[in-house]
Amino acid sequence: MVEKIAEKAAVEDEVLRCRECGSTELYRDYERAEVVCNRCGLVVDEGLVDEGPEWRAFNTEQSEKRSRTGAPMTYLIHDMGLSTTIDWRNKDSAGREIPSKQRAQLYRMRKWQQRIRVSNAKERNLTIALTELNKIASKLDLPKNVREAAAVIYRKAVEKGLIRGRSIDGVVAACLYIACRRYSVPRTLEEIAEGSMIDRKEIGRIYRYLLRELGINLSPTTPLDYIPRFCSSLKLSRKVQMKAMDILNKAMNLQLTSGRGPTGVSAAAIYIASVLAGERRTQQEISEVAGVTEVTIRNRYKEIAEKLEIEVTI
DNA sequence: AAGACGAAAGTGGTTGA
DNA sequence: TCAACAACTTTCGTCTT
Repeated sequence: MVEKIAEKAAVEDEVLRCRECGSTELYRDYERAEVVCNRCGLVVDEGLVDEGPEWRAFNTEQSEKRSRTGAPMTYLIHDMGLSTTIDWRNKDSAGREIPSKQRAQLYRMRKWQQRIRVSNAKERNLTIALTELNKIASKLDLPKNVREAAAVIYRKAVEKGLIRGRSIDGVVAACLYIACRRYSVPRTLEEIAEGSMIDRKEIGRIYRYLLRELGINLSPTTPLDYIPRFCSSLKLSRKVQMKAMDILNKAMNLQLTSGRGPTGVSAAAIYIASVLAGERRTQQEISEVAGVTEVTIRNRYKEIAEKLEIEVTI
């Protein structure tokens, strides 16, 4: 117990800092094996193999294996999973009874810990928010890296006092939306709204607000981002997926996609690809997973097929 | 009967005066 | 703040397989 606290302090002593702005708000991106600064976006470290102390982990496997700090740190628990709990049993680490004169002290320590752990409004807010975040993320099947990123964004919003006057759930939904975009696994505002039971407009409003206040820049969604998810929902083969992407790339080069809704364009490309590959899905099936109407798919696919001179015979 | 088609009218969001 | 506008949806009758 005591060693664990000392250990934690030691780790905090050696916190990694961003070379550029000195910020300690660094985010570990396990998928890309990078450590990214949250304030300025600089990639602090990437793909390092055997350099540095072992608590710096650059992929999930390493982070689970590293031994000095126990459980991996995560932004998804309000105290980042780094807390030490004082056990309720009156035994020491070797299992011996603790003498009664020390019990009173132990009791006071426990009490304090309970108070400190969820002490102020900020912590309480985070606790509620992160619970909600995980709930929504599960509903939407979002990978862990996206959840972590959303949690980081939420924390920053709390730091800057951006929550006041807005619902926690709304801000959480917006954070998830941003994180999805950042990781190119976009969900539409519609889908986020559905999973979070928050009005779409509300999420959109908070989303724009957060982007402005936190100075986040996102590249616009491309129809390409939706292809993998739609294809897998439709149980289409890798071949069809590649073909759809190919069609989309050509369509984008011909400016056929600008100004169009990305989901509609994506759906159309998949429709064409599925027909060409002999793994046809009906317009209705595709319209369901893509969240657009058959009419839109028709309009888009006619345009694309004509301009790319693709014969789509059904 | 299911799927595709396209016309026409309606809706919500963006833009520019 | 309001009107114009383009994208998209809804609805529906018709054609094709």
